[in-house]
Amino acid sequence: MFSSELKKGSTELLLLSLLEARPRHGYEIGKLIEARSGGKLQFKIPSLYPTLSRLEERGLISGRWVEEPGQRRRRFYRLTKQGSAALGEKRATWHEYVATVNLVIEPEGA
Amino acid sequence: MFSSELKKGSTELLLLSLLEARPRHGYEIGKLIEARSGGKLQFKIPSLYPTLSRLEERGLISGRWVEEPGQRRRRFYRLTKQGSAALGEKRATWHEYVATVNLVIEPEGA
DNA sequence: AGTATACATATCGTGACGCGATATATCCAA
DNA sequence: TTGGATATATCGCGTCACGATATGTATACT
Repeated sequence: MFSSELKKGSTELLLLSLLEARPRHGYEIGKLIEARSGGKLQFKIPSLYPTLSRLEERGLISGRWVEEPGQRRRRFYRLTKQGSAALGEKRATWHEYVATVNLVIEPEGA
Repeated sequence: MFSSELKKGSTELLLLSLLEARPRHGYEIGKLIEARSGGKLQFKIPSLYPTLSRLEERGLISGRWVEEPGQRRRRFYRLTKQGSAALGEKRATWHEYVATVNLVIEPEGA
């Protein structure tokens, strides 16, 4: 639906946002983005894993393997304290960016 | 101010928008983005030229050299009919994308 | 006269990152 | 038993703003 270029700046914000309420694993995050957006916003789920790894490397999220009977092993990520702070900043930056772009692109005399 | 990743999807939209009112040259567009955004949104002006070339290749804008006495030659771009249509679509897509992301990232229970 | 600054365009290599493809593996339903 | 949903991992690719660099003109200050 939306070009990958458009998505580029906001993927991390999306992932962090969805980990705010509770820990989730990669696949679940991918499906949740699709569900919450009414199918409009979709990611190739395999492409989320490198992003999750990156966020973990930077200490914004922390993952642990969970094995439950009758389920294959899943890696649940939770938001760290740093991640929570980063999320706040990213949300603010996002809203400011949107407002700024809107200011520039609005038709003359609008 | 804003990360280059965030800007990636919306640069073309910005350029096309600023050519809507009247033809402009690259340097002028760069300065206008900065001015209209109150300095918040800036591009390295040299990085705009490849984007303008790309838009011209695709037939969305059309450039012509203008030489005036006492001024170095400047290339003025105007929006083509196709460019005008593309601008409309890009604006709509942008607003829809923003609304969709906002839907997904809003804090639980907000 | 010399020098800095704004104006104006061009090109090249780099880095970031979502995509597409592919691989692997488990569980459940038809 | 075959297909689809679940679940994670990796690799190469394409796109595009950036940074650096280059070139050249006009204006203003010293």
